Amino acid sequence: MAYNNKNREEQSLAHKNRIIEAARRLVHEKGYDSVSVSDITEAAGVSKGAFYIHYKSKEEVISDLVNFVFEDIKTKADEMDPYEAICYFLKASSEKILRSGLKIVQTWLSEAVSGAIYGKNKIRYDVNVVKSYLMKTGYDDAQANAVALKIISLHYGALTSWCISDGGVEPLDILSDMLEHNLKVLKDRMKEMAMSE
Amino acid sequence: MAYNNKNREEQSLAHKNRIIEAARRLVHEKGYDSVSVSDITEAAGVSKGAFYIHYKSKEEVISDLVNFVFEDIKTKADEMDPYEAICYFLKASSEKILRSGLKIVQTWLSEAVSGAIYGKNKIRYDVNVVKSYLMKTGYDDAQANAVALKIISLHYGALTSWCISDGGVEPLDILSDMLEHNLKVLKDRMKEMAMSE
Amino acid sequence: MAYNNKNREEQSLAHKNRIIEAARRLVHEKGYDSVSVSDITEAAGVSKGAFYIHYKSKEEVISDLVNFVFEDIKTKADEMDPYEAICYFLKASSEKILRSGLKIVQTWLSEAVSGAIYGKNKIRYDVNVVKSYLMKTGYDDAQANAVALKIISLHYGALTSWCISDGGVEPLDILSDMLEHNLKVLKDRMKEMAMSE
Amino acid sequence: MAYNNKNREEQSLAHKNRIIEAARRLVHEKGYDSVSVSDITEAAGVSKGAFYIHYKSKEEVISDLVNFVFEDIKTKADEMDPYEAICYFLKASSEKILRSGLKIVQTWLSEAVSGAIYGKNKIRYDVNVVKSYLMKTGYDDAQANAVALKIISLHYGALTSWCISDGGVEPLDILSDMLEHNLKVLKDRMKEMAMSE
DNA sequence: GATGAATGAGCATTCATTCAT
DNA sequence: CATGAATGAATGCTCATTCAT
Repeated sequence: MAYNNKNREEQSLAHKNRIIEAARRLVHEKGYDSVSVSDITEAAGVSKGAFYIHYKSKEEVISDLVNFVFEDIKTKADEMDPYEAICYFLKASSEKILRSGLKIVQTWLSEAVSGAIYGKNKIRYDVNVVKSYLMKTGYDDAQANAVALKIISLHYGALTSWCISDGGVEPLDILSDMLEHNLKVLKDRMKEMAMSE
Repeated sequence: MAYNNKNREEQSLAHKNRIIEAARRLVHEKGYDSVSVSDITEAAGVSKGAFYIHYKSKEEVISDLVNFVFEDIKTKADEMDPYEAICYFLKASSEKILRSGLKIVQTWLSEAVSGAIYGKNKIRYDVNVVKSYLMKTGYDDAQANAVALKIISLHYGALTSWCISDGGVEPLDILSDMLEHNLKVLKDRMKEMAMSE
Repeated sequence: MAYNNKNREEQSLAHKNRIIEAARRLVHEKGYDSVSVSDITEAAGVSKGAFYIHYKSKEEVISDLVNFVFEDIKTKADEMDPYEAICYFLKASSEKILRSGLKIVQTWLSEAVSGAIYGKNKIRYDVNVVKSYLMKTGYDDAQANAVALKIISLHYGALTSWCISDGGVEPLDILSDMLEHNLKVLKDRMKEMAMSE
Repeated sequence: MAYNNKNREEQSLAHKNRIIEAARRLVHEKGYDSVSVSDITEAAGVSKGAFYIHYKSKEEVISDLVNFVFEDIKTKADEMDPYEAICYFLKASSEKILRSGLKIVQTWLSEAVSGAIYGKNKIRYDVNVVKSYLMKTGYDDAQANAVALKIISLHYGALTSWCISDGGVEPLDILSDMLEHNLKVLKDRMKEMAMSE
């Protein structure tokens, strides 16, 4: 019985993976708006109905797509000390983003910038992650929130710059400039804050 | 007959202006994808057929839109020396954009980031403007293009940071930090380039 | 030119008529819920898009269907004296309803009963028509409204009875019983009111 | 083994009851068409497959629904003499319906009027109940059917009148007028029929 | 008996573009 | 040049029913 359930779950998961993999590839190739649910289900080799078993809407698949890309970074960062954690979180995120393909990042940043539901949640999540590291160093809630928001904003700004340049510029070049600048700001502020305590 | 022709031409031009003005307003309010040709023609008070007399497609109206909105800034910048021109162009553009309000900027950046048609054209336009100033200082085409793309990318990154923080952070604070940083980079590179010539 | 416009208008009207005629027939045969927009446009021999030129939604076509059935009754009733007008309005409406087919009446009554947008408006219209006749006989606004609402309610009740019986009973048999009863009530009240003046 | 079977049977019955109770509530709240099999099984806390073990189709659950809701009224009425039984059945049904509140009555009448599956079954049920009482007084099948259909039609007409007036008129006022009228007709016909025998 | 993932035809509606007038 | 009715493929999404487990 347990065995049977496992098979069923495995098959279901396989379908879900085929859907998200097809979505990833298609969004990567054409961008979110130009990919229809039919495109995805055809590419995944499942029925249209199956899509809506695994995802409530077309929008939701993007959300999963991003979790899929960023999910394990926080886990690793959690084991580091706060400053390292923030650096790692920003750099590892950036690297993952760079590896996951321009079109997906565009789609996702576009949502973040426009304040669309998913983007908003992702940013809130990111801010909370950084905030949690900052609070370990003694910031109070309001301070940590303000600093985290600034760090994340700058970080997304850097991603945008890379996104905008659309392949015409070496991504890591712009990105490292920007990150270096951001992290220096962070480091200074952290020291400053630490001293004033 | 000549009289009639003049009336015809005037009316035709009036139609074209009404179309692009309506397109500008609607795209800024709702984003390119959410604006239909019907929306534009209804707002402009012309027939759908008239739209296709003046523009071959919905996409084509966008190229015109960018010129229509930012051309006066370029005209002023054109009279300055290259470095001044770039600074003025970036600052005046930013101000024009910021004056439109957060909602519109979000819509518009979202498009720029996603590589959607309107955003793409705006960036191409911006890069070309900056590139033209750089080439006045002796850069060759490829160099000018690369530097211009970097400047514009950083500039859009700053806008994104402001956008992302969504009121939780003083907008001009982030923006000026970022612009200062960007422009210093530009200034250094310009000097550097000037020296190596 | 006027000639050409006429031709265009005629053609457009012909399409609209083909659509409503197809809708009438199909709703008559299968009921509103079982008829899709595709069914209608296929039967009418027009494109799906054409449907939405003439009607904002599937619901709207039902509204037109009923206007189509009842439109000219009020015009005739307006030329009669109040009591005659009410009798004529109720009887002529009933007769038109009987002639227009059970399924359509079912669909339409169903809307009236459920308080759906269209039904409510139709009832409000009916009440106002009867009220206007009653006010000619000296009722004040509140009285006329209450009496009109009662008359129309009873009238719709009679229609429902016919509808419910679903062809298993001679429609005019039930209807005339009911109407007789309703009109006696009305006649008495009118006399009563006339006396108390 | 017998024990296990009992448990199985009990669970099966419990499932069936949970399904029909959920169906009753949902259909009364939203109407048959707006309730999906998923809605029912979710509300009942059973699987979709379980639904199709107990009912061959979504339509089939409706027949059961009518019995489920009104069967206790019929049981009581069965012990009365025919005329009393009919009066009691109509009044008790009306009261049960009116107690559910205007919104539900609208939904439910709307279905009855439109000939939708639930309404159709309810009317068929009502007609058969009244018919069975009439046949006790000596009507033959065809006569009883015709009279029962008329009684039920008038009865539903009264409900509709109340529904239509939507609070602008005292509900029980219209209702009692109508019921009195209907029942007088019935009483007369019954006497008439009784005499001619 | 029970499960719930899977199916796929079906739905109402939109929209860029064309073309007869 | 101008009109706007017409097109029809495409969209995101629903849902009664089936069936392998």
